[in-house]
Amino acid sequence: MFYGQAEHTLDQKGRVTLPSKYRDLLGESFFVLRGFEKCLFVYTEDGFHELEDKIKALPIAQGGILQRFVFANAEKVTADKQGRFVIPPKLREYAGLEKDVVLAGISARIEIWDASTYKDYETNMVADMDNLSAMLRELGI
Amino acid sequence: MFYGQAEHTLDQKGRVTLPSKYRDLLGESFFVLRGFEKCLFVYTEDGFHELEDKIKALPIAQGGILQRFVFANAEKVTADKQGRFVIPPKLREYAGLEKDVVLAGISARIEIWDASTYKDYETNMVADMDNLSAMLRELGI
DNA sequence: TTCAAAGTGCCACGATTTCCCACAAAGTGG
DNA sequence: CCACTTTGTGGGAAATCGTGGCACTTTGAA
Repeated sequence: MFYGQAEHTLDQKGRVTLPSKYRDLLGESFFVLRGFEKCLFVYTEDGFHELEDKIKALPIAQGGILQRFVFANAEKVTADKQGRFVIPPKLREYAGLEKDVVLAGISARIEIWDASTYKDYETNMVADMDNLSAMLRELGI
Repeated sequence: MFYGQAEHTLDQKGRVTLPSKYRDLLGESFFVLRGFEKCLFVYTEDGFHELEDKIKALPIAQGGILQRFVFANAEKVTADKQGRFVIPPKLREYAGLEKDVVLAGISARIEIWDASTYKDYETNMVADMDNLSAMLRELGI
């Protein structure tokens, strides 16, 4: 599974290098899709298909819009020998990726954030720290 | 489980030595993550995966931010032959680790504190002793 | 058919990380 | 009290990683 974070850069052609620790898990091809916040999700092929099954299992009323959100904005990509891949322009734009990006491992997926967007998000997270700690303590951590 | 504390030093490369008494329990690889206070948590692989399962079981609404907090700030590390490991720079920064650090065993986890931060914390703890005694008495200890 | 523009793959450099060896201090047993 | 083992610290060499840049292929338009 994916954990930890790394800060990398987009080159002029819109490519990012995957942190080396993620490469084996991801394999050759994997999926990039629109995240719920202003970020992108990266799933392994298997992970993506699990997601697909879950969404398909939803009643159409809820599932319809979600299906469009997820599938219409998902792209299958392939990394080159150096572990780089192109972020599809539409997705890059959606997440507002400029040059510096943060790659964060969140268990089953990797998230890609623009560095400045992520920083803002983190600031909010810290402000919400009391809440978080409380939740975690409830879990007995 | 982990008990007691030790004071060690970070070298220039950001490594710490594990107290020898913890090594067998931790095994080769283990997890370092952001603590609630200004410190880091160290979990065994098993301990961490238990934590992971609990967090994933939460409804997504709560889980989103919490997942990022925990997983994006967790790193899997491996000790070298001498029983040392590198503290990931981001985490080191977060906990304000300079040179002298305190490693404290807290049952299921180990906490890593900067020595001076820990000293302050301890001072407060002593100041709060009355409260502590009250709590203990209630527990019948 | 030719040229420009875009996409893709590969090489090479610099920086960092990882691995390993060596010493010093502390602890242990005879 | 001495010798030996274990533990903690420092530093150097080797390998790896991330990035910029170059070159080749593909596409589409003139």
